[in-house]
Amino acid sequence: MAGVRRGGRPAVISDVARLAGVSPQTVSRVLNERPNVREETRSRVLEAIRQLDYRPNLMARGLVRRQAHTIGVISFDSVLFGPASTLLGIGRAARAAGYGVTIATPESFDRGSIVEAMADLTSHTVAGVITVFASQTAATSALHSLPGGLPAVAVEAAPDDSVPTVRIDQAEGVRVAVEHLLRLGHPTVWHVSGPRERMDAQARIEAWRATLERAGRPAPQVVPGDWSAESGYQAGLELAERQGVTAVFAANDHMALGLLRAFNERGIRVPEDVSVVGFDDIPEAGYLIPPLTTVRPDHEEVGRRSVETLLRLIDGQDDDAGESQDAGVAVPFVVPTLVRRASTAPAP
Amino acid sequence: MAGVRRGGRPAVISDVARLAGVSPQTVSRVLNERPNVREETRSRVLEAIRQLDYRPNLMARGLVRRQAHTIGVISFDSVLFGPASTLLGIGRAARAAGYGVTIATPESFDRGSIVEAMADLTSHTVAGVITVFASQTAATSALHSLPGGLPAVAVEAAPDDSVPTVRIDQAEGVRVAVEHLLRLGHPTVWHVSGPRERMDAQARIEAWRATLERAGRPAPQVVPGDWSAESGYQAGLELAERQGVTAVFAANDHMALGLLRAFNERGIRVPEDVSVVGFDDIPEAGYLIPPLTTVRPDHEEVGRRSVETLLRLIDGQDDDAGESQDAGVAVPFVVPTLVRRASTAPAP
DNA sequence: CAGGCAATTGTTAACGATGCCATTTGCGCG
DNA sequence: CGCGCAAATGGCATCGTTAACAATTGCCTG
Repeated sequence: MAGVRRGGRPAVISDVARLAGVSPQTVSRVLNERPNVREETRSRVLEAIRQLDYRPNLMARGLVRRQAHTIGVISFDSVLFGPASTLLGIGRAARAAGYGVTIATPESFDRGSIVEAMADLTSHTVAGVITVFASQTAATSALHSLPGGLPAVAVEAAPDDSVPTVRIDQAEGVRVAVEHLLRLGHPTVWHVSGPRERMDAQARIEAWRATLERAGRPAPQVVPGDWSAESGYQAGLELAERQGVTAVFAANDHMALGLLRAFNERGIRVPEDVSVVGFDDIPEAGYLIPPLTTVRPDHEEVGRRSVETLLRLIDGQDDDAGESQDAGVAVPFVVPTLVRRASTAPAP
Repeated sequence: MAGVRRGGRPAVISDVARLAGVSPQTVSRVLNERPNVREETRSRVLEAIRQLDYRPNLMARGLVRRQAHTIGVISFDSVLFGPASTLLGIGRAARAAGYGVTIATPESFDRGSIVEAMADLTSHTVAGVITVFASQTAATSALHSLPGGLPAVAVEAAPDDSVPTVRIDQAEGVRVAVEHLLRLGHPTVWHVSGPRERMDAQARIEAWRATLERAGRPAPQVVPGDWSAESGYQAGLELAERQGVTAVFAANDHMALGLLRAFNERGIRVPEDVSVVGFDDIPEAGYLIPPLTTVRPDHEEVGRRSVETLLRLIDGQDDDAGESQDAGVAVPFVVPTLVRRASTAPAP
């Protein structure tokens, strides 16, 4: 099956043409499924392609068509469940549309390394860029250092309205979580937040506060975390000292996990003494002690939609080059749902 | 800062040449840091590059140099901690070496989708391929469908010795885990395994059995899992029924987490009644109930080394085209360490 | 001061594919 | 039977860059 090659070098279009007894142009037509090729010719060409194990050189094609076959993704925290899932969604959707995906993971959030990562992507190798879960400043840096005219989509974080954005409906997710707790009779709900410079963390803080206010409840002070179980643990130790804490909403499941551990250590029972809700529905959530009630956003869907949006931008650009970039591009929200498990119970 | 462009199109090398008053070739020399360019000329060119915000077109460069500037990665389970960390390591190392990374995530393990993912990568767009944590059959499919001569490195799973492989030293990691338990006085150690078709899972099973045999202990039957917390939970319920289970080694932390939950549910205390050891040292491991003793492999290091190995192959290929692919390429092992926490204690 | 050599720069022809236009072929119809 | 038109195919230029080679410059040496 290896394919016959001339002199070890991979076959090129003219090899195929020679073997099939046609011109390179005709082979090209077959490759691109263009009309006006006799059926018999087509099959002869296809046979030659098979025999030589020929694969079109995408760099050559991209060069003449002046268009890349790849989507660039700038991703932070790609080891975490949320971003990793989104990346997966992006990868699948892109592949389905015939695009490759190249990923740049800046070393850190500082402007320099982001701009650098960006520059790598933009050397005419990508047709567009998606930034995933950046911080406010990171997103700004990244998107502003884009060469003009390169289509871009932001996941969860755009510096302003200049770039189409796909986001989880944080407000809705947080609302159902907090209201679930209030309905169980808890007088108020504490919040362990993600890092403040991250836009999704910020959005969750605001939604939590807004929901409490709407219900006429006092909003306690935010307990700051950084997404990690460690920070959730520290927050838990802090909350354990406080009086009257009966319900806590953590901005992600990892921190909720740390909370559970801290409460356990201090002899505080969950959910009898304190109810805990997380966010993300990591695959382990149902197997914590106790199983964690949490908000489930469809991260993969976010990835799919961001690709969809980006491709629309790219196509639109081809069609009418003069048109403004965000014209007619919807800003999709992905709505999360509440998953009820054993970590929440009526107020004591 | 935007850079002056002619007619909205990005600048090309001849634009730079014109502005700097030199030939494109000289610009090329500056770009590639070749010698024999007068200092004054160089700075004039650099200034023109800056003014035009010029970025070399990597597709054109790749075409003429007959070489891609990208590494392809075939990755499974990229949402899991281990593979995601390895991916991160690959991404960073590749970028440091001036390569981009494109990722293909096959929909499933079946031959078709793997070959398809492979084909996408290999259209002359990648300089080499790394497969990450594939199953035996998956790795075989993938690597055999590679066009001949394309350098490849396997992480953790190679069908045979035809491809250089970077792997975690499973045997060593498992040995320290199991011996730790035996030294605590446990008569034997049970094992909850990963999916059998995965080579790392298989390696851990074998190492576990070998360590027990070396110590003259009976090896109980393997309790099969699939990496997930769910499967660990099921395994835990099963083990809870059994008599005389005092120590369990889970093939990863997620399953260990499920075990902890199952034991907790059945009133079995960890570590008083049963000791549990995991594998991976996920960031949450220290915050489970109880904190999990586990084996810590440096997944990022695996990624780094696989890039290193691949680049050596790529360079070697350029130098002496005729040479056999794996000649002189070491097969690196990354050695894990044991992290002792509260989930292990002397036998009851 | 001619000859020679190194340093610097320019010219031409690729790389592999497709766009555009020209050419050939086949066939229906007046 | 020849004209005309559509279908099928081929030729040539081109995308942006670099390799290979050629040409120029400047300076040192015998």
